[in-house]
Amino acid sequence: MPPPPSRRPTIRDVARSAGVSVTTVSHTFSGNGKVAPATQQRVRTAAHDLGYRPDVIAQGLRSNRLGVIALVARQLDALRPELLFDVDYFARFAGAAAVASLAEGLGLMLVSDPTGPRAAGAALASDGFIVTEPVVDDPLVEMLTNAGIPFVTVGEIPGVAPETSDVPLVDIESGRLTTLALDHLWESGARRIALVTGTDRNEWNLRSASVYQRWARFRRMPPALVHAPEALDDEGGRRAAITLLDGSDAGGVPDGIYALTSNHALGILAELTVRGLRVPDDVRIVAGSDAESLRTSQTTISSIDLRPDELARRAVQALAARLDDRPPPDHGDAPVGRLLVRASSRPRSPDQR
Amino acid sequence: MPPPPSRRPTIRDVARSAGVSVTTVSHTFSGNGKVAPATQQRVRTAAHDLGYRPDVIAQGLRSNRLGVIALVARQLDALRPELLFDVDYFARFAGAAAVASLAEGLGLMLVSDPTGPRAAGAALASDGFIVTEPVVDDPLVEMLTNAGIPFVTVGEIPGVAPETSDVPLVDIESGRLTTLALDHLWESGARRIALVTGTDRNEWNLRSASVYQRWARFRRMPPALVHAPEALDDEGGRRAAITLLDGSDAGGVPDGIYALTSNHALGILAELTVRGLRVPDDVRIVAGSDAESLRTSQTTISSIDLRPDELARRAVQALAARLDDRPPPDHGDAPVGRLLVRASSRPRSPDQR
DNA sequence: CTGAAAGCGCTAACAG
DNA sequence: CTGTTAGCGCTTTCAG
Repeated sequence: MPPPPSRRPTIRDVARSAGVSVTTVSHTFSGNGKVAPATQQRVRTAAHDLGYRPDVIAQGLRSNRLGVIALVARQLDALRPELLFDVDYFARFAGAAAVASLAEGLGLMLVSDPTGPRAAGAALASDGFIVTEPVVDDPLVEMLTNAGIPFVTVGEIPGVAPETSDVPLVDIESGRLTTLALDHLWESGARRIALVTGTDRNEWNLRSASVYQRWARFRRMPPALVHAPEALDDEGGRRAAITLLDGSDAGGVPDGIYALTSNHALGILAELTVRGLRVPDDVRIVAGSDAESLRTSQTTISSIDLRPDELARRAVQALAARLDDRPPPDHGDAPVGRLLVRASSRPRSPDQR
Repeated sequence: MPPPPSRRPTIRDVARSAGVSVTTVSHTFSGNGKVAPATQQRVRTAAHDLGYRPDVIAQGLRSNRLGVIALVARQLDALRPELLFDVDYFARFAGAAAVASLAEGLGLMLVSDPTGPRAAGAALASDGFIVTEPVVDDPLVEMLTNAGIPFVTVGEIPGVAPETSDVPLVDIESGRLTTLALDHLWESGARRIALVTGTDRNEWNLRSASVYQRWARFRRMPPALVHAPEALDDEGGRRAAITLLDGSDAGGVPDGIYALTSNHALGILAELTVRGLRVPDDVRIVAGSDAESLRTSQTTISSIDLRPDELARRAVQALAARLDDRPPPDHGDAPVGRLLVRASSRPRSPDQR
């Protein structure tokens, strides 16, 4: 048996080897036309013997679809890629998205900023995009809309009512989760609850803040609201804590803090500890995003687990459906995110800590 | 101005609009042939006006290259993608790889298991692969080798001498780093140092174990070696600790533990704490992989920072070079991984802890 | 049921 | 310097 030519076998090689036309080969693989079972068998054997695999690129050229979707990782800063904040959220989301994509027969591309000038061609070749946490006037959203590229968002596009837009949306439930966290803090005994958000203008930050304001009014509690850049990590949390503790503008030191970013929560805990404040006895803390580090910190920190894995799965499925012009999957309205109570907000439980 | 046809403009549209041939357009964009500057300008303007962007797929068809490389995330288990272990390592590696890829004009695809039967076509369409931590008789390595697909590994292929193979390798320096960790434990006062590895049969686990054996012999220290599955996370660490503390086979309880997986280290710390052993006074701990959670645990844990960001960058560059038939980049032999000393192995320092 | 042939958008000889 | 043209591997009418 002569060594096959080094180039990979094409559909023609298979056709020749099976004594049929390329059409027949194409049809047996795509299941499109009608091919006699016997012929199919011959084709498959020939293909197998030759080690033939349809060329995805050529298919893509015909169909204008590559079978790849892109996940935009906002946190990826080209200058300091080692400083991914909210590592857990990102990793879990990306991991689950990759697996879910595979299940849909799609590849998952990781992309930082496709709007930038250096946007690699490949980045744009994707069939669709998953945009997590779009921000106000998001240039990426604008670009995708203009280019007519299908995309789904995780979290609403701020300022765009979901009913208005036909962009599929995976709901992160900022409203419900904020209330959940605040109610929990209240029940665990806090009466002056402060909110620490990030500075990105996405739904998570914005809606949490507005729900918090309303909630505070309802509870007749003077609101204490601090913003710290996500990228500052625990240092941002430390600063927020300092602001809250020193600037006693809201009439007194808070005895409960809801910090949206996990690393902010860690920084807050650190600052409180330094000042000799006890958690949860003096101040209760809840983080708005779960992370491994919250499970293992000196005092373990309660958090909202956004369930990035589930969000990712839904996003992929919604996008895949949109790409195939299928109706969007119905995930029912079972809530996704949940509260994880840990030591930082547990009323009193002698066995803990 | 009539609305442009809804299909995206092709190179021919540009050619027509600029009054030149398609070749000229192609050349001005690829910079391949020679085109008069004036013509170039006309072409560019026309292209810009039409909103033309070269079609990556068509380019790929011609060149047999898509401009996409794949990162195989071994930890992605389709059944439980939310259980990524070593989240930090993965996230940092993937993030840095995505950014580095972009800098090389490549997209980065996340892929779980391309050898499986369900392997989506797109997963295989990548121009090359980055395989982290290949294992003994790795089916993926075999598959890529057979298919003639270029790849680089991060960490040696166990059982294959790097000189023998022409697969580009990014060295994780397991040997040096193991010695570094063990020497550090020794210097911080430990005299019975145990090693806890994972169970994957990759270079990191295997080489660390063998270097440890040699090191123990050299120090005339009875070796105590325990293996725990990576996927068990902190529970694996807890079990390893139990084994080490109860099964006093090696003559006595260890006073120093080097645990390769960060979550194992956390579990070990937890178990030691439960038993009333003080860290670092009674037992010193070093983790073989850094993570945010080690920085914020009850007692902060020293670790080997593998510098996943740097490893990823090198892997991408090596692969990109290989794809272009360029010589592999020379990263010199400056060491990459480093030791981060934290409370869990700090001799005595009243300000810490 | 099967085959011939026309492209998908682009590049690269090869001629002018 | 610029244009003509022949494909890359595949799908898809449209005829047999």
